[in-house]
Amino acid sequence: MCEPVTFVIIDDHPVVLQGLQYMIQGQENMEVLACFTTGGEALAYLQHQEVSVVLQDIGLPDTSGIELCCEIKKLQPDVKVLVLSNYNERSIIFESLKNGASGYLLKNTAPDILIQSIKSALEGKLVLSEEVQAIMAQPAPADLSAPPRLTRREKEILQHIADGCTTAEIAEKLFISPLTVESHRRNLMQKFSVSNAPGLIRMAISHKFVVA
Amino acid sequence: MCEPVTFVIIDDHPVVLQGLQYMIQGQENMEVLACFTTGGEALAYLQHQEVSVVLQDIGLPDTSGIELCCEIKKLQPDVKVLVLSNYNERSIIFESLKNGASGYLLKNTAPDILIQSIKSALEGKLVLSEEVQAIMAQPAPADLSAPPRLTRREKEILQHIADGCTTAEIAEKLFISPLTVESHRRNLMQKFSVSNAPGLIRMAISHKFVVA
DNA sequence: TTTTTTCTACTGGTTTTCCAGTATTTTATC
DNA sequence: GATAAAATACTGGAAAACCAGTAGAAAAAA
Repeated sequence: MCEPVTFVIIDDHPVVLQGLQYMIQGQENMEVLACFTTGGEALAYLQHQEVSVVLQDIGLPDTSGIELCCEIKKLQPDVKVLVLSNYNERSIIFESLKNGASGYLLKNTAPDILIQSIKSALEGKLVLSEEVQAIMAQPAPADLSAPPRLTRREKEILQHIADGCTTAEIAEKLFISPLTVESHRRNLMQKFSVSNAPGLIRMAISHKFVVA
Repeated sequence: MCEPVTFVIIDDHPVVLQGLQYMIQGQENMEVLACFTTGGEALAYLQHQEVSVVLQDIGLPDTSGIELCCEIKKLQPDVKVLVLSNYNERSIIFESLKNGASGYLLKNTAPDILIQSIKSALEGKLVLSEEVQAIMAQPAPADLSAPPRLTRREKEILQHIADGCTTAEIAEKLFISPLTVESHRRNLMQKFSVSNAPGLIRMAISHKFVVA
């Protein structure tokens, strides 16, 4: 008889925690050592306890799940980290994998698929659910172009443009010449590769520089 | 001994389903009759089976959870529908309650609170978790101003403006006079109470007329 | 069918943005 | 202290957007 596969589960939804625990406990040779609702607690635990697999959420209350994943792999390089998340954003999936996750599954994954995925991950495979694969294969325009690096002043002016201010109004608010504002405005459009303000605002929002 | 409180649970995440079932089954005098991952199946079941409480998600694959809630209350007006969701958007919370939900809880709710909430709902109370109450009490600017009613043509033109097209370009694409496009553009700005295109786009995105 | 809404299109004029290029000062960074 | 990056400011001209008001035709709703 071989050693059991040991688990730590991290998710801020107690219901999900309970569901996963129940599901894994029902499997032969698998054992849930501990469950946590915050990344901090989990990290503390993992400092002096080796495990085979970590199942973790992305939307944690304290740490970002992506950073957590990175920290876990630093502590225990051989552990398999499987991200189980509701987020279907491309950028988040990529960041997770970049930081050492062995797989990314959405929370609507069926139990049998989930168990199968865990086994695959233990064999060293990269586990991605079909839906996740589809998302990765279908990049949105904003994903392809890296967000331009904006200076502090540019961000400030961008925000004002989004608020519907004219060049003159912005100049007055910031105590600078309208001509200066125009220069910034022009640089912004160039950086975003657009030719007018509406396009600029759309891009700014899609790149999260301003909130809608 | 009184009759048990009967449950139907609807959630497209099998893990959540399992967790909730386990949690409720552990309570005295509570019984889960059935679980579903789609709204359609659940409605079919509820057509010939009375229950005390429905626990349901909002982000269902087939129906919108909000409509589902409405349908359920039509079938069984006395049933208590508790929405258990990840969405923390004001509009969704309001729509849920408007359509007959007896409560709205976020999925990170602790098990004991959840059980307590179910009991409160059964007593006829409106159950809102603290976080949900906070969201409802703190309206975003876009929530306060009702989204203007746009005509089909206006939406079309709005989309093109967001794409960075000029009036002339839009006119060419839609085979209409640039002057007509300008009229629409002006009406759009008036409807959104903004004075230029950047502001228009920002509002359009915040009101979900165009995607960022 | 009548009424209302939407889509269309115009006049004529003002304001703002957009383009291309340059240049000085200030602030970081090495 | 040297170098680079950012913020400031300008000229001058073209293009586009914005404002206010009007109005006929088509489509939808009553």
